[in-house]
Amino acid sequence: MTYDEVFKALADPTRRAIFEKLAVHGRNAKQLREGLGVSQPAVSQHLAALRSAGLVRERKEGRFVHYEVDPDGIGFLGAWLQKYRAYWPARMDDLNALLKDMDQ
Amino acid sequence: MTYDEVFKALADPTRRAIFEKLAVHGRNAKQLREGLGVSQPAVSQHLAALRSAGLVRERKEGRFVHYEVDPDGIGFLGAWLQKYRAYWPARMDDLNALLKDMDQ
DNA sequence: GAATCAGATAAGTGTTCGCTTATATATTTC
DNA sequence: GAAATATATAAGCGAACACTTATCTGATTC
Repeated sequence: MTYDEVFKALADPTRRAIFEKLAVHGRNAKQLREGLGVSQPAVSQHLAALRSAGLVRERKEGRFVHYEVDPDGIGFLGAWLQKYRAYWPARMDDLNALLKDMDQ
Repeated sequence: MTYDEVFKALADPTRRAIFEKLAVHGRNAKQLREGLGVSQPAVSQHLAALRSAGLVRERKEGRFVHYEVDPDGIGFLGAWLQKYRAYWPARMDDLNALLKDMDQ
């Protein structure tokens, strides 16, 4: 778990999609593949990257491997972000305005 | 400003170093270069990436360009992280314990 | 206005990345 | 125990990345 690994892992859109799927609820790699549009080995490689970054953890279930979000990873990312808390939009309104602007 | 750009920008250690320097206080590109161990064009290219991601903003000052952290960028990243708030270490103790573990 | 300085852009290069197909390793099922 | 299934690993390939040197643009200084 390093910042390099965490940011690099999240820098790829397919990997973010995998992470976001797992955040809804854990699944095995087979189920995860649905709708991603990449091969089985690609999913396996992405999962290895997310796992190595500490963003995802796995549990063997017989022939399957159940994957789920690892709180340590986002906690780690959160800790990084905390360092720049001084720069967070002061009021939530600012953040909302920012996000709204981007929708256009 | 996209998640792709933001995460990709922060995935590079030199770029993170630049960002972290600017978070202490804004500077121009010349001052920024000190201690980074890369060429002037490299710094310029990194700044362009950070700027395009919305993490850094610039202000022309005659011959110099003053760079500083753009709150929009970290606000944007913060918004992403918020989506996974459910997974944050429940108590701050957990986060502290995690960070302490990593120091070893 | 010529020389200097800050910074950006262009072009080239080795390395890393994300993907693929092919194959290996377990585990389950018949 | 042979066939099938879930996942991991190996090898190879084109695209993207981070860097370099060389050059350009614009502002300042003498």
